[in-house]
Amino acid sequence: MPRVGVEDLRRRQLIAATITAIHQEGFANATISRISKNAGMSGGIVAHYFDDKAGLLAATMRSLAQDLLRETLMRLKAAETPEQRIDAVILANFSPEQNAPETVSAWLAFWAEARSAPALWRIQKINERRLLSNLRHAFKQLLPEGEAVIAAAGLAAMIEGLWLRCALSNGPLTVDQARMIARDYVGRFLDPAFSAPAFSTRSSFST
Amino acid sequence: MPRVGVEDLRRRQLIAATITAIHQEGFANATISRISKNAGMSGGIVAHYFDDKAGLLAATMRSLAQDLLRETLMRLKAAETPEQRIDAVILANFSPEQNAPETVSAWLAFWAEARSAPALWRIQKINERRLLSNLRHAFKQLLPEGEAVIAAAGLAAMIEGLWLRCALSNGPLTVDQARMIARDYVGRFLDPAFSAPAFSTRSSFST
DNA sequence: TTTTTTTGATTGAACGTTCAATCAAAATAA
DNA sequence: TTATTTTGATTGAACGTTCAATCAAAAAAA
Repeated sequence: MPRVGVEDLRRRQLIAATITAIHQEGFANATISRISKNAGMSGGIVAHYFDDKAGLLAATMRSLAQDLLRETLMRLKAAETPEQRIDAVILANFSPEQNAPETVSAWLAFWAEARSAPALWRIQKINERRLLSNLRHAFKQLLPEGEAVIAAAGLAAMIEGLWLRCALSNGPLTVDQARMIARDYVGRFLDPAFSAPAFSTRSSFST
Repeated sequence: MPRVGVEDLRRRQLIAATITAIHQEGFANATISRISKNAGMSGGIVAHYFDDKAGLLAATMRSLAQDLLRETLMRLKAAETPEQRIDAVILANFSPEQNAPETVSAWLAFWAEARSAPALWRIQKINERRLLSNLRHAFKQLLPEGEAVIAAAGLAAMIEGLWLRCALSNGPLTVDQARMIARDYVGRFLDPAFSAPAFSTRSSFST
């Protein structure tokens, strides 16, 4: 009989090693040999647990998506108002784990790869729809339909753009500032008397 | 002597073939053999014009950046007010050429690759600073410093996010809608009495 | 023992690079 | 003009490397 619990452990270890390899050497250089070395195992192990390299890569992307989903659901459960649910989505996307350099590198690599890899493309689309659907549902309880759809699409895009910018800028834009800009955007829809920026921390921006 | 003007032509052809190859087969499968076949040339030609593959890839990313810069400057020249300059940046980023599927695939691939390729990283940073600087300069003529910085960072992120979403969604979000959402965001900063959405086309959104 | 897990060597394909050879256009000379 | 020389453009194949996949055997657990 197989050792209990080993299978899931090995899978997680290999997925983590894949993310590390992508971050360190780039997607093209994330070879089976390097990944398995990162995980402290032999190269043949990948075939045993994931059939082939494509299987490992797909599993890695699915794991990234599940982590984001888990973080989102955790915060959504604690939210009681639509405003809090919107904020929950923002906070989940800017959580420390989602903004770790390795996570960002891996996400970016999979986005790029998904354009020409149908198996990865499907995972990407599911993720995208979930984010948009969460936001739309919350905004519709606070705004007229037409405006809610715009706010949801705008915030979804802004979250992704800010998140990307944090990753690609390496300094100029911090996660804290990104979160603030996203909340500012929401405030401009929800707060009827929104004019001056409502966040005192804005002075921390560099000019 | 060989035919004059061939050098620039060949370089452009190879760069175009590289973008096509990345879009069709993914960055990892964009081999010299496939690229040169796309261009209708032999594999050895890459070394003659770009030294090596890395040189061709860097030149391709630089070419993408120059195309975007050209489109932006063209529209900025025609703009007379800060509002028009902000709109010029928006329109340049959502121009047909910038939203061609091949262009988007290539940009995404280079963003991902830049994380572990210093030569590409530098190109990316230059581009990013230019977009942000254009927006900041315009917003500062219309808003208090603190708000201008937020608006510029927010719009830059939103443009990138919307642009990415148009490309990755393949349907749900059109370029026209994206442009409208970006303009709506700007309106919420500049128009003091902004409350209801100011765009009648919002009904074209699918729910 | 039997079954599962893990290794590490092997294999064939594909890769980037290099280079001698060929070719076509341009420059020069007659 | 015509013939010759010069020069860069282009090819296609060879080379060494690296990869993913495979598999027989060893190790570990039941």
